[in-house]
Amino acid sequence: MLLQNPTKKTAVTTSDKVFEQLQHAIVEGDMAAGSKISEPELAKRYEISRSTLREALNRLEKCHLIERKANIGSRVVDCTIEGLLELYITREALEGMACRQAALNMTDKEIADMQNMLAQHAGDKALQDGVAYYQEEGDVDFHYKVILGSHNQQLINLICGQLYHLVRMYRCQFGMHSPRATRAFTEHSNIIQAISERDGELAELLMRRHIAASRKNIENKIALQKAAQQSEET
Amino acid sequence: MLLQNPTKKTAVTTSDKVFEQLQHAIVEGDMAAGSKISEPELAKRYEISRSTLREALNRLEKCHLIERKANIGSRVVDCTIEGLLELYITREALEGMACRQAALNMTDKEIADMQNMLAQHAGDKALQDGVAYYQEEGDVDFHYKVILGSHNQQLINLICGQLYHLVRMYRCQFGMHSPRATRAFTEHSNIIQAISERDGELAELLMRRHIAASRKNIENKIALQKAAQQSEET
DNA sequence: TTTATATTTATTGTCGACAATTCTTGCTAA
DNA sequence: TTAGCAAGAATTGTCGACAATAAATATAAA
Repeated sequence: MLLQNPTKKTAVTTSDKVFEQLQHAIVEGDMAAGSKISEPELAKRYEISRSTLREALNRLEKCHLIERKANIGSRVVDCTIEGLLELYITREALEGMACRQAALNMTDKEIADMQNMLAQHAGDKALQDGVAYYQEEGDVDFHYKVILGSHNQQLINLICGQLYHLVRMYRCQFGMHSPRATRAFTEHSNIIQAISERDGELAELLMRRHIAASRKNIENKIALQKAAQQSEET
Repeated sequence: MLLQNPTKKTAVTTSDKVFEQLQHAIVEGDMAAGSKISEPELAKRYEISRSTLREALNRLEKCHLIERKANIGSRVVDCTIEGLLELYITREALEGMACRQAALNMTDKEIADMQNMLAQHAGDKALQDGVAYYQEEGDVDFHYKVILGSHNQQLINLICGQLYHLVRMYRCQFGMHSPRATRAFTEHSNIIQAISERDGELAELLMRRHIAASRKNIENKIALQKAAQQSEET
């Protein structure tokens, strides 16, 4: 998985390493969503002191992967449908704006790089059509490039440093390696087109629709699952 | 100042209290922006151990008031013009979306409350025209009510829990107790109108323009300051 | 049996000390 | 004089132990 936060250096301190391990464990569901976290137990398991564990927990809290209450303790964040939809609405706002700023602020070279990337994806796509690869890495790469292209540190930190951990968590736990590959590819193309024409307004609009489409796709999926469950129960 | 984060309980633990004190110190400039933080010194000054100080520092980092580098230390965040503009762009995206959601999700009672609040502000405004009061508390109250009205926990946490500390810091340090009172009041009225008509699209548009107007107001102010400085130097 | 209270247990918050790393100072050599 | 290196000082990271708070259990009263 190459989809690491591009703004972050490699871990140096031990609490950094533990943070990364815990992050993976939570995102991939090895630590159950909503479960309570026992500091003594975790510290023992990772063979570190409670202090450095708490340091790691603080970072997890920063990207909203756990929640802490004073004198009570930490819990892994819950994965609710409402939370997922809220997350996508937030993404729509932030990434939409990031896309507008990208259209204004990206260098010509950055734009060319992104166009090349898309062309390469097109080739891959022709080979093995609509498979996981594109949606998994390609999609993330595309969105990262746009976000970084905004050249707005505030937006970059919020989206890459915080929001995307949650996004990955939901994707893993709800098992949505989205089958929108083909349509998403076209949408990506149109967005890049708008950016290369320096049309911030259109770029934002397209990005927002792109994310809103994902959200609606999820809503439909959920509705179908519910219907299936209900017919199963009867 | 009643403009506390409405989602947060009163501090119980000592690191909570120190966090609040440091927060005020940073926001109001008692700790200089960009200055280095010495853990031993601060711990001594507040008469606490380094552990609980570090706990407080972690919370400050969470709302982006300080920045930490591994093995090097913490610095109070810098107050640059670019940072301020970036912040307002982010606000535009997030509060715009929050406003749209508020139009969809606020209860009739919440809307009525907000209308009453505005009517009261109108009275205050008639008495002491355009003074600090309205812009200081009234403005913050209004924005908070809209954000909470979104009923979107993700948005609420991001804006109230993180962004607004920085906003207050910039307002203090750059001394902008904005003189846009009258215009802002009208804009607020229009936004509430759109919300009460459940017109999410218009509500978002108006909120974005409202914040963008603030940003442009700041840009002008800065440009004037620069011009004044230059003519002074000659 | 159920509710309320008291006691015990476990967990989190706080502390001071040591280890690892970075910064500073002073020295040596070109 | 300046550049680079080495020893020392200071700062941050990590550790284990104790104190304060919350949860669990047992006991007593209604």
